[in-house]
Amino acid sequence: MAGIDLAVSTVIFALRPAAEGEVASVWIPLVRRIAEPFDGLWALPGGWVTGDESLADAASRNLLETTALEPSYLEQLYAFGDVDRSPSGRVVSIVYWALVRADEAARAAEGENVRWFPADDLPRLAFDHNAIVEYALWRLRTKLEYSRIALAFLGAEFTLTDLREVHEAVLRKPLDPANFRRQVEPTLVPTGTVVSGGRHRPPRLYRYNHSIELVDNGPLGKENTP
Amino acid sequence: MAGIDLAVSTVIFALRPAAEGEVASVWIPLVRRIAEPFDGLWALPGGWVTGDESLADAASRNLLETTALEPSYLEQLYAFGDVDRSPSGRVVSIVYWALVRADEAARAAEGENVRWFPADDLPRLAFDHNAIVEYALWRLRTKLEYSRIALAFLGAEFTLTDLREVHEAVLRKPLDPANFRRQVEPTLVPTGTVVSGGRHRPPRLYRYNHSIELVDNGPLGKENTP
DNA sequence: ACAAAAGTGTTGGTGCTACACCCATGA
DNA sequence: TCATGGGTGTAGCACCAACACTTTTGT
Repeated sequence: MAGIDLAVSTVIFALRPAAEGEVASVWIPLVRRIAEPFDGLWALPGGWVTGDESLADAASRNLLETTALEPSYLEQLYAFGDVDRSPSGRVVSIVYWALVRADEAARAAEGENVRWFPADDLPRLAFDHNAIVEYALWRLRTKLEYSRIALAFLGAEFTLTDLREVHEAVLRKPLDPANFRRQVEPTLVPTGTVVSGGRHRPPRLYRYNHSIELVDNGPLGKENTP
Repeated sequence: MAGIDLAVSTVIFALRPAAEGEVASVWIPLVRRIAEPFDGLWALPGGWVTGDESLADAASRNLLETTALEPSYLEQLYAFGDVDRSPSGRVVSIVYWALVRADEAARAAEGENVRWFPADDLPRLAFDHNAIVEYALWRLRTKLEYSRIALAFLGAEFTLTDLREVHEAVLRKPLDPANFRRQVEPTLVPTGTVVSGGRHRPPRLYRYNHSIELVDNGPLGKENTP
């Protein structure tokens, strides 16, 4: 109505599997800007919203175009609309956050234009993107504790240790395996099979239990997306 | 960028003081549409975002213009952007929710164009506004339980009964005065004075304790507004 | 004195944390 | 048989709901 450009951006979270004796941690892909403003700086993947797609659709499309990623979870984060957040003109950005599985993350071809960074240690980003990532990280960590989004990092079947390591990576602290089991086990269904091969007792495999709703997300449903 | 109109709307909550022997309840002001689409239906107050104001500023300004209200609390709710949510063209709405004190609410002159409705029993509204109000109500009720937004309904000084009645009105259920006191009293500071005049023991007056942060709102601060 | 609301005490239950302990497997 | 992680048991503590009880005022 008043010459305001509408953009979408997405903070994409994936887990880097743990570098030899270390613990896994949260990484995000960024794209290098190849034009002013902030030419050369790294920024969140995103683009403009077209007239014939919903906001979530626009986020998905931009994600696929810029990073080739298809997330297993996508949720709106916040609408950023300060007047001076872009030096080149007024831009309102609807920002989403997304989770991708480790195998999917590998598809995001690293290159001159796309690179993964540890979410906790970023360089100076374009626009207000540093603050946006911080906020998204806070939401991820907060939501992990009262919902089951951790499963979006994993495949269809997983062990309790897999799931616990996701939590430990996101929260950056070790968790008691015994207590962790008691917290999450009631929300999962065992597949009946176990994983042999380790040099210890084979763990059971579990699966997502669709019939249990752990989060009350209100009238808009599971992903707060109307 | 693509001919998308950007609007802001606000769900404004106030408490109606309790109609003779009843309990207080949550009401919201709506404005009657005087043009297509949805001509004649009630809708959330709002308007277009101009180029020189932030989203929160736009929300405040539209609120003041359409209802003459100045809220004591304002927080972004969600960005609604489905393609077909307006029959007249593509509109993306950044929706805020607000709390106003009872005395302030009285300033919203009722008239042919502005009227208050009980939030739990609305007529059919324009656009997707029924769903939006439901979502805002859910956020209000959810946030009431882990934050101190209830204070935004009250003045600078209040009794514990005042505060409890706010909670009871929003949650629509009676609360145990003894347990309620223990929950909230540690977060308040007594003024030292009491209110006499009632036909019973005079209650103490309390005040907001600014030094206690009860909600962890993440990097964006208290109102999630960057 | 009595009604009514303010304010305090107490008790039983629930859930979580920390840690001890047993189990099943590969080497 | 030993090391390793999987899995179970349990004691202690914090928190919370329910409700009995005391306090302080106005009439």
